[in-house]
Amino acid sequence: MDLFSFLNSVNITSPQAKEALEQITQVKSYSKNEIIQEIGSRCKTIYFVQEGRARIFYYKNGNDITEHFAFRNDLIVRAESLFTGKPTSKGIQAIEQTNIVGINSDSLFKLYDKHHDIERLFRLLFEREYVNTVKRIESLQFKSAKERYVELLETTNYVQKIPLKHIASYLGITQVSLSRIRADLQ
Amino acid sequence: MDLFSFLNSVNITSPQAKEALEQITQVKSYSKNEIIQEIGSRCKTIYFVQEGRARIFYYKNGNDITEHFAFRNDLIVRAESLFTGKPTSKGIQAIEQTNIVGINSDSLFKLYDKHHDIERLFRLLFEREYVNTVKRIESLQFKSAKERYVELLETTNYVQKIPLKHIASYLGITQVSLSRIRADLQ
DNA sequence: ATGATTATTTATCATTTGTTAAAGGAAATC
DNA sequence: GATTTCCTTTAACAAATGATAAATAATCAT
Repeated sequence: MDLFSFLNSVNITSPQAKEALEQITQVKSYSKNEIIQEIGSRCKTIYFVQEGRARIFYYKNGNDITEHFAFRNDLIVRAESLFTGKPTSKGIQAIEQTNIVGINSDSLFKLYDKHHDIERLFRLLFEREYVNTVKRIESLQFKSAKERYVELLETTNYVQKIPLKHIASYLGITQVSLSRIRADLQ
Repeated sequence: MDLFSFLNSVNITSPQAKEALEQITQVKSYSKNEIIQEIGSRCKTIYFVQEGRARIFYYKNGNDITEHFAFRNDLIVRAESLFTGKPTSKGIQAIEQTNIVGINSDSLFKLYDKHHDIERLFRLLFEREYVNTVKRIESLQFKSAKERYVELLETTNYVQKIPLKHIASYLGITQVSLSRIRADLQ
């Protein structure tokens, strides 16, 4: 389910809450490869991708690793920072020209006190993210690289045009390995 | 931080809320290897381990795979069912004699409407679980089996006495492989 | 369009992990 | 405490993936 269908289906935010939410919301455009959030920063913004593609990434032994992809209508946050207040060694980058909605988290968390329905809305949103993360573990824990790649292709329509190296590191393998797997699948 | 320090540090539940929570809470004892929640069931209970060790597990190609460990003071739920209402192919099992607190989730979710502070408490608890899950992905995605094993030993005091096969599958490797890694580490 | 840069494939060899089987240890049951 | 069952280690070989390098292919900037 995409974000907007979800918002409609939960349908719990009052007009006042919607108004308050809008006031802490910003839409921004990022060009291809532009950094949305720097590595080492604290996550103080909750993003929703309107159009385009973005990723969470970090460096391990000098290698650029994609931890997460976000496509149209996806939520994207660096949870390990947002929910702890600590800085994170991960960043967010636009993969291509991307329009993104940003909500300031400090302001949002303050709204939680006034608007129970906003707290509930975001609780439900993050519960969905949590479930997605659990499913990702299932995949990484005992599926082969080939299985993981096929699964990604099947569950995601947005993988086209994403550089192979990003897909490879997302799957936990090298790009050479992924290239081999693709050749194998022909 | 363990559960009880956390509960004290957030300190947001009113006496009425605590009273209401207690009424939907049950303490149970399970013997070694006893099934706490059957594979295929829906997750309708949120558990906290008081004493002992438990695990979430499932079968893949006939192999018993441990997806998650829970020790003293840990929360344990099958998120992919609790937050979707769907049945899950995972179960929960006591690894040894274990005392566990269970909270009925249907009742809990109803309490959310009456007691904002209960909803908040559990939102915060599950946010912490979500963060743990994200960290687990980092580990599975690009660390070697040996790194993952050393990390597990370093971050967890409760791994002793857990059968090697459970630890191995948790790390995403075979028990033979883990045995090799242990020999290597001597 | 052209040249420069970046992305992808292919090949070779090294390393890690899986598979199977067997043996040795530890623990539970009677 | 003997026996059975379960757990852990070791060994030998197979398969998957990593590392490095080189060759194509695609894209970008001027």
